[in-house]
This record gives sequence, structure tokens and C-alpha cells, in this order.
Amino acid sequence: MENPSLSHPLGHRAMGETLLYLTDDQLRQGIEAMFFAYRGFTADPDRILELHGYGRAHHRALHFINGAPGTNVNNLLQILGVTKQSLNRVLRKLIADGLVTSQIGQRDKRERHLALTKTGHALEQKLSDAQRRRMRSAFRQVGPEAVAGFRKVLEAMMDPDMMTAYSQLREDGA
Amino acid sequence: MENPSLSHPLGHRAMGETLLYLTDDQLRQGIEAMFFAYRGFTADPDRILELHGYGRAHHRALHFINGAPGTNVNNLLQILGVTKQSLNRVLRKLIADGLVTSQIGQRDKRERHLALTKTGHALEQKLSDAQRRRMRSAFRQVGPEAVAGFRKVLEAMMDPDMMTAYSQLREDGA
DNA sequence: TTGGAATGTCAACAAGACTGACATAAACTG
DNA sequence: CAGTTTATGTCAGTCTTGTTGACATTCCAA
Repeated sequence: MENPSLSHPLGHRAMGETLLYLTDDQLRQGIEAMFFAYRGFTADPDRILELHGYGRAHHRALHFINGAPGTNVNNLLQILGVTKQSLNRVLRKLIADGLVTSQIGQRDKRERHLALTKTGHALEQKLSDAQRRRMRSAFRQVGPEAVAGFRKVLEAMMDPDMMTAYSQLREDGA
Repeated sequence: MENPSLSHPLGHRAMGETLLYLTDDQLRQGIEAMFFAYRGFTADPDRILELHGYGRAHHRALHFINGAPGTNVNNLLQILGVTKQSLNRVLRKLIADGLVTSQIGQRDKRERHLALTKTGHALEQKLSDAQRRRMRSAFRQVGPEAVAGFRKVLEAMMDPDMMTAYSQLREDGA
């Protein structure tokens, strides 16, 4: 038999090895890997946050305010993808605790421009240090080509809408 | 100047191109990619779940019961990493709604063995179809080598404890 | 100048995580 | 067999973080 795949009921071999990574089993493994890795990804910051009486939502706010200082609430809403009421609760606490400043816009007085205080910056650093440490360790273990693949898959998995918020943030940040 | 890195304050060039992927900026991009990709990853099932009055917690339970039929509550607890009270609330509803069966163990009558009913299996399929569709699309876009890198990074990012639960599940399922 | 859009705040509610306490039944152990 | 441990379930209460609804302020444009 020159072509053994003809006798195989599913005919996977007929696709050739190149498409093996698209089988349902491979996809399921990818899904589970995503689930477990995300838990690892958030585990370290979560522990630190708990000590300070904050949650993941506070971390996200600190992270993106740090990345785009002076941004307004609406920008942050686009990026975080939650309701303004939900974000507001988080911001209110961060402002009350002196981690974030909220200044009324000069051009448009409806807007509030957000920035980190010294204390806020310190916590953000502590959190992102912990998160970077794990990611650096993972990246180092697997090498640059695996990292490039990782990034490619993640970007292909985002919603296009999220991509716009993401890339806009990148442009502003640069 | 033979070695331009000596005049560079950070000396990144001195590490060579091979370590460029470990800069703080690259790590930050990895962190943000993880955040946005996870949202994309859960977006499709979330929409379906809402129609049925369930949440992500129900999806996770259905997923892992499907992957390890006949598993007991304790196993599921290890994998999901939540409290029994939290899981029990979810399971109670799934059982009441006829998506999951809970049968007293034959060997050990303290245990409850969980499995999906026909209805439960149907919903699980609907959810994982949606999730696989996005992942398949992403995998197809980037090719097998990027996918291999993706998997490597995710596995390196998991907690070792989680890995044990994960790999035990794999062994049982095989 | 007035009405609509944008922005932000307050209040109330729901999902889903948590802890603590307790009950039951079965299995194990000395 | 008595006592302990294990597996599971439940009740009550709290916390974070999401949601809607209602409302105030500000800007802009007809």
C-alpha cells in the first residue's frame, strides 16, 4: 500500500503532518493550556494584591494608567471593556487611597485625567515585577522563537475590537 | 568603536539580538497580549452561556467533566482550584437542570461520580465548538511552529502544582 | 438657548469567589 | 468495635467585580 491513509477512517494522515496541530485534540490541549497558564499568569500579582486589599480590577487599572499617564476614564473603559460604573468603583478606591490622581481636563472639563502617584507607581512596579518575573522565566526557558510563536497566536486570538484598543494604546505609549 | 554597546547606557546590544525578547518592554507586551487574548478566548463561550443562564464556572465544570467522565468531586476541585462550596453551587444547578449526573461510587460510597447527560454533552459541545473555532482560526493563521511555541510558553507559565493536576487529567483521559 | 451627547457618580443588584461551621456517611485504624 | 479521617454537601455571611438604572454636569451644535 503506497498510501496508508486511504484505509484510515478519519484520514488524518491524508492531511499530512502539517495539519496535525489543527486536530480537535490539539485544540482542546491548547484551550486547557490557556486556562491553566492564565491562572499562573495572575497568581503572583493576586497574592500581592491581597496583602494590600485590592483585586485584579485594581491591578488592571494601575497597569494601563501607568502605560498611558494622563489618559481619561473613557480611554480606560475602551481598553478594559467593563462598564464605567464598574471602573469607577475601582478608581474611587485607588484615588481615595492616594494611588491615582484624577484631574479635571483643561480643554474639556467633563474629562478626568488619570495618573499614578508615587505610591501608585510603587505598587504597580511591585505587581508588574512579579508578573514579569514569571514571564521572563517562561520566555527564557523556551527561547525566542517559541516566544514569537506565542505572541503570534495570542494576537490572532484577540477580538479585532480589542486589537484596536490595544494598538491605539501602543501608539499613544510610543 | 568596535563595541558600540559600551557607549549605550543600558547596554542591551551587548546581550546580542538573542536576548531582545527578554526586555521589560517585550515582557510588558507579552503580559498585555495575554490579557487581551484571554478575553477573546472566553468571549464566544460567554455569549452562549448567557443565553442559557450559566457562567464561566459552569463552562469549566462541563469541560472537565466531559474530559474525565466518571470523575469525582475532589478531582474536579483539584483541577479547578476553587472551594468545594463554590463548585457545589455550580454542580447543584447543573444537576438540577439535568446536564450532569452525580452517582454514588460503587467501591467508595462516599464519592460522587460525575458525568454529562445527553443535554449536558450537547451544551458542552456547543461551547467547545465555539472556543475551538477561534483557536483553530488562530492556529491556522500562524502555522504549526508558532503553535508549538505558544504551547511551550503556556506550559512554562503554569504553576507546577497546576501542572500535576493537568497532567494527571491527561493520564486518566488517555 | 436649548436639547442631545459625552462624561462621570451614586445606588442597588447578581454572579461567583471566599471563609467558617456543621452534618452525614463511609472508610480506615488501632 | 470505637474513634478518627475522608468525601461530600449545606447553610450563612462576606467580598470583588461585574451589571442596570437614575441622575448631574459639561460641552457642542442646531
